[in-house]
Amino acid sequence: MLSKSTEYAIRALVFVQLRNWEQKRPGVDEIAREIEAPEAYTAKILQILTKHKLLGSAKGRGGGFFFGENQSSLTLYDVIHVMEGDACFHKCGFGLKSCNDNNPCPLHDKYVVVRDGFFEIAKTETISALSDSIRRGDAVLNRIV
Amino acid sequence: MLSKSTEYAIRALVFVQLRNWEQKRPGVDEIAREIEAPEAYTAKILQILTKHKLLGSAKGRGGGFFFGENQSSLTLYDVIHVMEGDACFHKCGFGLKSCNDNNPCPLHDKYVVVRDGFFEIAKTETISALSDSIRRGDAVLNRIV
DNA sequence: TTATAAAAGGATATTAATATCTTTTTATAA
DNA sequence: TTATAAAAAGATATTAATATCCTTTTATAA
Ligand code: FES
Ligand code: FES
Repeated sequence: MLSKSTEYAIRALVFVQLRNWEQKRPGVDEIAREIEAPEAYTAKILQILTKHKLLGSAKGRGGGFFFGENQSSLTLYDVIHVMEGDACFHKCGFGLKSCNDNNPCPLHDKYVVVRDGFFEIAKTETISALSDSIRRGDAVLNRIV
Repeated sequence: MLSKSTEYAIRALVFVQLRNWEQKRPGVDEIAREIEAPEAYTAKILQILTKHKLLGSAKGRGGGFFFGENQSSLTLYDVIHVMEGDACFHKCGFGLKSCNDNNPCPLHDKYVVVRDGFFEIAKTETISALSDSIRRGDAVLNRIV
């Protein structure tokens, strides 16, 4: 499971993308409201994302968050990596200090399939692809109730 | 990813099983040492497991931990359920308040495959099967280094 | 130039997970 | 019966994740 912070980050980025497509640059307040996350905490997460250049920001009047040229096809992996590191992609599912094909834990063979499956999703899914499925109406950004 | 507590629990149970097969009932100290977990914390985890009847225990001289009749084929699911609940099996991977096939988040279709894959492992793998693969020498309980 | 709007930064608070320590209960061996 | 070994229980400590609040910097509009 991803951490709450990572989930907030992903949803925030998706919302920024959706607004950017409407030529808008949402601010912290709007983003937090739309993704249903605490405002001050969302601000911290957006800070982390901009500090790591996953997202652009503009201070002052008319400011807000937006994607720049080279930020258009961020993968989930990029976001997870910045928010919580990539332990989830290489950790041993049984809790051993490392995962090793040649000296496996009893869960290794089966666990690796799942872990690699998630890695594949993370590496191929992009913020813009997720956003687009929402834009098209095929998926939702939040629950009505 | 499972919590550290859950990992300790699984490894502890596997070690108890291995020792039980040798007609021994290990105590907290031996278990903690073998699974490389803090002793007092391991004691707490064993308490949770015995309280929930996943494991038997005997107090006093010659006491220790062991599996009873109906505890022989514990699944990973049973352990995870007791240690951290089963959110990981039904939670939305995108962080929505619930996962819903008919009103999916943009990650749903792909995420559910991975999540269900893990559920399948958890429901089918048992402590005794894991232990047996160690007994046979096909897998290890811990890293030498 | 000044007031205002916005993000950035820093400090602090709260909660949950991990970890340790001490006392109590229970069983057994001497 | 007493000393000892062991788990159970309870209290406390530490660390990391989540969350809030206040101040500073920056940009823009009036
Ligand atoms: S060694 Fe445990 S998952 Fe690979
Ligand atoms: S709705 Fe998000 S994983 Fe199902």
